[in-house]
Amino acid sequence: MDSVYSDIDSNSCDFFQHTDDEESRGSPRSSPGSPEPEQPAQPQKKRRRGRGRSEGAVPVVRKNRRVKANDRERNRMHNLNDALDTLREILPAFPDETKLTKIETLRFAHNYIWALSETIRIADLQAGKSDASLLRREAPSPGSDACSWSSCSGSSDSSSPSYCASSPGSPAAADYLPHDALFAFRSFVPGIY
DNA sequence: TAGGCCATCTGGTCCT
DNA sequence: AGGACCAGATGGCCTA
Repeated sequence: MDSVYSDIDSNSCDFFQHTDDEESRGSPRSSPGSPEPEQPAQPQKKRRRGRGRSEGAVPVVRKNRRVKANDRERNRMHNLNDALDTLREILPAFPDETKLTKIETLRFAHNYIWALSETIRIADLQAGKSDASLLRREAPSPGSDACSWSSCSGSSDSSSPSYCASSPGSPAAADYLPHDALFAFRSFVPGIY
């Protein structure tokens, strides 16, 4: 009655040991595309996971297909986690900081991008101001400053990234000075919810 | 011990 | 037909 797949993953890597700090970086996870070698399942713990819905007689063909699908799905999720880890690596990190969870990583990245964008925008505005007289003389177009920013976002005001205004984690633009925006990321981490 | 996070299994749906 | 993607379910680990 237990699922026929009960111990399919009993030979998967020891992610349980690494869930917190090295779930993918240092884990001996199998390379994508290559199924884990048929090493004897760790006898210490029952690794059964999943619903185990399948019961009774399952056609061998169907079972094989399911096993292959499970393997692909596992690899897919591993790739997803690898991408998440890559994202974690490029985000500002602090020593002794516990690893960000998945949702925290995504939200932090969101805020990080937003703050960088704000930094660029404000810097462009300031540069535009200082060159205003020059620009006016040489380029009569009033919107010529920071044109690169506005063109890429499709909107020229500070709320152009819609996720800025709508995101509960994004601070108000007025709270930021260009030079301390990066340091303000730190405060995003606890407040990313 | 409860709750959060996570990995995995599974079946459904869509796409090639 | 088979693979990719998705969401729900399940159970293990960890921490407050």
